[in-house]
Amino acid sequence: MDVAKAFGSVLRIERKRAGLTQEQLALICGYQRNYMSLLERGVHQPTLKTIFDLAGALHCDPVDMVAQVARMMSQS
Amino acid sequence: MDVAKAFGSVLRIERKRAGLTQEQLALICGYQRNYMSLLERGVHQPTLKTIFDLAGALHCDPVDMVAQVARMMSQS
DNA sequence: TTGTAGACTAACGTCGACA
DNA sequence: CTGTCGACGTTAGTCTACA
Repeated sequence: MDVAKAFGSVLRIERKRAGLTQEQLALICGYQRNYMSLLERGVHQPTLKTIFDLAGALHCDPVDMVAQVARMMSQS
Repeated sequence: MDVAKAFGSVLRIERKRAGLTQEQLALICGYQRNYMSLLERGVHQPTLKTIFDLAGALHCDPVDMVAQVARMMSQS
């Protein structure tokens, strides 16, 4: 499994868990709504700073998000 | 503390722990030696894929590296 | 051995618009 | 609400070379 696609899946899961739309999440963490779509579909690779920003907006641990990505990649 | 600088410190620590030079690390993970220098000094921001590549080359857990970054940022 | 420099290509991330 | 498109500025990452 690709790193970007794994992160996209994790991001989507965490966003839904937070009960937010892409637009709301984008507003909170100061990114474009468009870009949230690109990330969730694994089109773009996030930088480390982006990961921390997103996790902060989602009130979840960036370390845990990366752990989910690692788990997802070791599976398929 | 800046995200990039925190990651740079962690990278340097883990590289020394592995007993590698910047050049050796660069060779293993397929990046430029020059770029290792930029990362360690916090000049450049790594992408998620880069983090996994570096961790793989250093035989350490990418999740643990991010955890160290998070710890480092919460301190100063 | 590492830092730095410049010039370059590829990718990140913005912005407005439309299905 | 989300995907997509195009155009754009900024930064990630390459490559060569020198202190």
